[in-house]
Amino acid sequence: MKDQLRLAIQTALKQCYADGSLTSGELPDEVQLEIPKNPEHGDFSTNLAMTLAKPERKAPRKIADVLVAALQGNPLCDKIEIAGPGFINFRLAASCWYGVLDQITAQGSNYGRSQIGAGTKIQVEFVSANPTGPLHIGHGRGAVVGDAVAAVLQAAGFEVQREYYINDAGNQISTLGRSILLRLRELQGETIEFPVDGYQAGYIAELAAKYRSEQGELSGVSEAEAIESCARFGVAEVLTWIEADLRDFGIEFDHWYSEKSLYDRAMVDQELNKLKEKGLSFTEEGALWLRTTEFGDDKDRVLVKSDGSYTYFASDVAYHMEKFDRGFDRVIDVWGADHHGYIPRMKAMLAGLGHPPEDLEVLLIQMVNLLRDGKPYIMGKRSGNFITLKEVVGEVGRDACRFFFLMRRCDSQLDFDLELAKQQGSDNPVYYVQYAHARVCSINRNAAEAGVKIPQSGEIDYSRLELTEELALVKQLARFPETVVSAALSYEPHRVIFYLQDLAAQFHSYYNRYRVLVDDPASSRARLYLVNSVRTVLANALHLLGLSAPERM
RNA sequence: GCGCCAGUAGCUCAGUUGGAUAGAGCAACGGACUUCUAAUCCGUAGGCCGAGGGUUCGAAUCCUUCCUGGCGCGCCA
Repeated sequence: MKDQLRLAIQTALKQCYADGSLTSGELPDEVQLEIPKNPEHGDFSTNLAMTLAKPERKAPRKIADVLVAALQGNPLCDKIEIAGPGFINFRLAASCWYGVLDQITAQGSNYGRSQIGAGTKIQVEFVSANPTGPLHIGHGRGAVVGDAVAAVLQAAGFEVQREYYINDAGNQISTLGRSILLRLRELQGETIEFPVDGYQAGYIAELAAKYRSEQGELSGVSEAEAIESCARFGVAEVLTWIEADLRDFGIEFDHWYSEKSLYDRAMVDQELNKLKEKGLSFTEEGALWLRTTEFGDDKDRVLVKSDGSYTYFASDVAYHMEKFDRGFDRVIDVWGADHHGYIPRMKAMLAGLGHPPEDLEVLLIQMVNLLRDGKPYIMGKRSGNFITLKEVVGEVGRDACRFFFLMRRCDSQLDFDLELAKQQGSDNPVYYVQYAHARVCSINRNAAEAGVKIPQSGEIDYSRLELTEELALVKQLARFPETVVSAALSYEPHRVIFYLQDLAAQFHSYYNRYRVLVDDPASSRARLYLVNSVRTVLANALHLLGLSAPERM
């Protein structure tokens, strides 16, 4: 709808240049069209005349006059007005709007999808928690946001891959191995002293017990081999936990990428050599450095330490270089906000390799403050006194949990109140939206009982939808596709949540004020058609975010 | 000290990427179930958009200087 109008305006503008009524020849890249806050200002509004004021060297309202004259008689528009400092306000013909209902009916679960991103390959890498323990609640937010960003991008036509990067190399893995080994020795009757830097949590003992029953006792191997063996076992085991917890949360990855495999395939050295050849790295004090300061970082960063071992940054660099080798046009990383200091060095690395900085987008996920009844729920890291994702999802439910994580922009901190999320009452916005869907389904059941079928396109007399509330609902439905596009282009899935709440509110209000199934069959059919379009869009938006659309509640 | 994020109604947050009179949900108060599900609706009240300065036709939004809160600033991961 918006695009059609935009096209009409562009045509009119060109026509004005052709017949000389406007002279600058300026063609803006995009005609800005917005939906005015005040409905008296029409369905759409453009500031085009104001932006042309400078190049045309005329008063905005004069330019608007010319444009409006050129647009006169356009079948899309019911009324065109010039207002304020030079806005052009459009009121579209009601008949245009009702076509949206036919579109929704025809497209069904595809309504809202578009092809804006067609031909662009994007990878979204998210969660990527160390496989040294179960996912906790903090990982949950990144998981849902990453998943939803990937989903809206897909809906906008981008080719998307979801990837989990497994940090299965480095110190934290040997710590895991050592911790399991010590618990194992304990099980074998030895008295051990558990180091403070070991993993204390209870699941380590679980892993040790499982190791013992599956692999038997450890004997006749060196300490290093024993740690290695325990580490491998632990990583594999923990990864199955993580994968299962994520699946229960509705999240599946296309690809699990092992850090260790980078080393096994000598990819790290290979990619570091490329950097060396390009003169981006240098050796100093026995270490290999990446010259990130040339591209905006505060200081240069070490890739290979003076003892010959690699930094975490080295494998990260290799990993990201390899992502682009795999043919992705754009790469999105979802990180915890505490890692924000890494952005400049990663972008610097890409800049050094000739990538524009926008090719890597890092979404920072701010902290989750877990509350219970309004009081902070403190979690200790080392002590193992943390709430796992699995526990939270089990307690509050998958839909409520996902909804809460998506309710806010990801770069603002989130208060997550367990009691609030669990409540099945009016305080809980997820049920508010789902209830709207269930209500339409309920109407359908009543209609079926009365022998009224849900109408198809062509069986409707649109003149029966004459209420302002009905036209407003249709307009809201028409906004869904552009909402998805804007959520995708800005990587902000919360926009879809707000859209859902708005649509549900409009529907509930309409439902309370008017009956859908009335005595007059033509009116019943028309209204049934309308509310089922609402149902389709509610379901599409809910499913897009990985939420269920229940038929009864 | 430097950097990143945030600061909007009593609370939690939106704000269409610079547009017209700044919005919603909770909480408060007053109403609506003989009628398709009251997990709902209708109404009232609530504001120096952290503060100052700047940019322009126009600023919650962009620039700048402060203030407050959170998080970072390793040859750790």
